[in-house]
Amino acid sequence: MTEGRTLRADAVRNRKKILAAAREQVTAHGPDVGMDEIATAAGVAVGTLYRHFPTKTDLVAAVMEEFVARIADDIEAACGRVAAGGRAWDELTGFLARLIEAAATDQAIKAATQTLGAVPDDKADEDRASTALANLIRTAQSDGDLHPDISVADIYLLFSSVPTDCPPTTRTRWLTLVLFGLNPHGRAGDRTSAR
Amino acid sequence: MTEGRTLRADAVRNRKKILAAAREQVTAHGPDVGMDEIATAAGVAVGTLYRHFPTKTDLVAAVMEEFVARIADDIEAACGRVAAGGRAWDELTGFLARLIEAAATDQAIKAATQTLGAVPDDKADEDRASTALANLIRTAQSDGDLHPDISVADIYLLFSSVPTDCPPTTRTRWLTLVLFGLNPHGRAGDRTSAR
DNA sequence: GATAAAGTCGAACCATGGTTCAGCTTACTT
DNA sequence: AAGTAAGCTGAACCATGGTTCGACTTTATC
Repeated sequence: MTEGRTLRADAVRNRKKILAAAREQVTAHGPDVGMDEIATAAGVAVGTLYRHFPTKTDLVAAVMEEFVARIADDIEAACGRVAAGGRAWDELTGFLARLIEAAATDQAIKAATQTLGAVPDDKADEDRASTALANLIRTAQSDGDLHPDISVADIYLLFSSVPTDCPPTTRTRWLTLVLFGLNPHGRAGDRTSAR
Repeated sequence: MTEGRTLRADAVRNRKKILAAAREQVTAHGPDVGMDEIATAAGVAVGTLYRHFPTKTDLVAAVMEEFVARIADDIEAACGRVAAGGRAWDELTGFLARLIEAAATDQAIKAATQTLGAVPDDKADEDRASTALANLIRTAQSDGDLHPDISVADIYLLFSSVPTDCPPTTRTRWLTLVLFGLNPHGRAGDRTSAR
């Protein structure tokens, strides 16, 4: 269905190299890296990038999809642990903590979190993430650990603006503050050290 | 002290026009407007901008200072109303609601909120804002309306990432979610309609 | 191994946007 | 009123970064 035409042997090889380099570069320097830098890192000329991806936006989008997929995998794993008897609230906070920590290191993840709520091309993986998150939310709510009217959109809304360019303690503090608003037990939900 | 040299009559006039145009343009299109656009709006050539401000960054910084000053005025006014018998929590939430609403319309305010926590040149006005906010916080805490360990830095942290490119209802929802985490009464603090 | 199609190369193109500066105009001085 | 320095002008400069395209090379086919 999404079969273009049979690619030549070196073409497939280059495509892989390009995607790998793009992933690496975007991770390190964010989606604003130059095409030249990606090309150099891939050991390929710029023109080759444009043979595989019509525009820079498309290339970056392809990389982003991978990261959204990774996020989706993470939530689904958390869901699995809940099904195996884990506490939903703990898995939820654990996931969010991992997400915020990843966003700090990884410029691409940062950009990806900002894209989650809005205009994505990666319907499939985002849907996976959303349904798994919805599942987690529902369970946490019936456990009485999460305010009953919190929705998936709410989580996306809060985490679309994770602070990244700051010391780790600041990020931890931010998570603490946000979790206060989600947990009906009030301060009870706090397991991170303040300030 | 900060006296350069006596400016010529038309120079002062142009300086005002430039600052006015810059304010207007930055408000409308954010700090990324071109120098040309500011110049045109001021009825002046680009070169004139550079006679008054050595670099674009300096010009934008000058405009930002005005906005920080405006924010500082707002909090100080709120402080005044508290001194006159107003409830600190109400004034605090009122201020935050105004801030978030302004940030939505005003690209400059949006940028200003993101600058509040970090690397500012406008020590004076930021200090005014900080002390007034600290005052408000202290009062709200002794009223029992605000969690006791919330600091000025916490408020800056939360509001450094106000969502702006979204419908008004989303902004309202965001404020609601954040306030949940600040108010020890839990849902009691909610006076905004959900979703 | 010869031929054509597919792929690659990279210098050149183009658009954007901050910054400069040589020549002209204007406001103050005497 | 003349002189001079301060101020203004805007075309040109430069750096950045995405995109194109004609010449060249490689893969696959016969």
